[in-house]
Amino acid sequence: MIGSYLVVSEMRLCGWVLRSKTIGRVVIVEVSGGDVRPYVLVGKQDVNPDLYKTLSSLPLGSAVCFEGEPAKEQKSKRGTEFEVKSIKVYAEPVEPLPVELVGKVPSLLETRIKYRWLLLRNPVEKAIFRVRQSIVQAAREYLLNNGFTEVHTPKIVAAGAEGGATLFKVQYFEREAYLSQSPQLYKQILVSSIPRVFEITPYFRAEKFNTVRHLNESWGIDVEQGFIEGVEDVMNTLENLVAYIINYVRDRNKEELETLGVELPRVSTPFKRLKFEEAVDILRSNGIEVPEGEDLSDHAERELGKIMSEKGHDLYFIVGFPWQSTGFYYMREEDGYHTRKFDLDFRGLEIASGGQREHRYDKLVEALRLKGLDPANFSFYLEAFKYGMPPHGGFGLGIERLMMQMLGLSNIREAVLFVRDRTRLVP
RNA sequence: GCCGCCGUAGUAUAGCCCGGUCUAGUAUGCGGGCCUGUCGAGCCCGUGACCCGGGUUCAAAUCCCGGCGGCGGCGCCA
Repeated sequence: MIGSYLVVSEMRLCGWVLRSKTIGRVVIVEVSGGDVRPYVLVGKQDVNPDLYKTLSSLPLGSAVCFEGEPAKEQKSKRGTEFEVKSIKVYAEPVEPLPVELVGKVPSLLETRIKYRWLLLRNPVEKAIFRVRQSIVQAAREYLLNNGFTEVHTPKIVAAGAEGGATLFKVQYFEREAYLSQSPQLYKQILVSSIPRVFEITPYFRAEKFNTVRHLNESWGIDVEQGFIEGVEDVMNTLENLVAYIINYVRDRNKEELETLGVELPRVSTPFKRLKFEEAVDILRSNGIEVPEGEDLSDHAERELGKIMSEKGHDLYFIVGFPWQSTGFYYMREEDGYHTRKFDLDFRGLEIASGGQREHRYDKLVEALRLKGLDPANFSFYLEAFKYGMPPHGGFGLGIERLMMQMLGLSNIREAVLFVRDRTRLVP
């Protein structure tokens, strides 16, 4: 229930019949409308026979609008009651609904995904996507307030960040092109003219995964900032952004969180910084095997998450990844072994990764060669580093993964309206 | 790509191991009846299902093979 609605004396409200119950000569109808909680309409045969008749003959799923005002007596535990002055039925279902929307009968994730557009009438599903909306709004608000410019970069590209194995191919007239798996190279190029940019963007990844935390089309908040003193500047932006988002949702989506049964703690910065070697040591001392020089496995990340949570760190950075496990574009430390790449983990799940980039032209060409890549294939990218590229860095923050951890979703598919995974292309 | 598990009314499930009273049970939905405020209300009646193809057998939802579909784990990564 939105408080402001109660101030207005009369209004027209619309939605779909979610639940209906007749008890003798009283009919109670719940309408899924603009709020998380439904509107509750009550018809009493002895008081208003016409309204009683209309309400009691409404099939579940009917699209209706009604005029009225909030009832003085609020008896329902599930929504806001209204005194109905008039009601109009705009559409009735052609056949009974394929899924039960109230939650009496559980439905499999597969069914939930198939009928997501319909299930959004259910308060729980509605709440998930209202939180998603808030996350995007909070991110945009925070970044705009901190001098970042929102940009849009192409999603049809000639090459990916690191080769073509994980890219979707598309036919681009007589040439072959790909769907962008990351806006990173474009963000970096832009930093040669606009010091701070961000983009809220899809990522397309052609990996044939079938796990609870991968999608083939996902969305991210991608940030790049120039004229940095070091990687800490980038990490500051990320941690403040994440804290802002979580606190924003915590303050503004109380009803959604309550509906989802989620309690979000207030988040404060700075987040813990954990050196990659420290993470490895912690894991090994807890009996978890970690191969030398490689990135952490999912299993290792989850175990680390448990250990860190026990120490009071739900959110923590892992910093200083070995160069052999990272992309060519990360700046290397003097020792040539470590890089300025970091991950941000939230309860054992990587929700963002980024770092300081190599902005020196010669070093970048050298890095490409060392990684066995042909600089000629990156000429459009390299050119941007010739004319005064400032020291810079950035990150990509996965929206669905952030949602998973914030809301305790067990499958990333719950966080997207229309799922694109290994097997789903429709709806 | 590799490994494991699963496919029963619209939805969610029982039954499958040990083949036969399974004429396939239950909940919810849907149709009908009762009840003057339910909160997943309740009570009564009705309705509707064994993924597809082959095999074994006197007999297959149940056992075997293939296909299709789904779920999960691993590698990759946000």
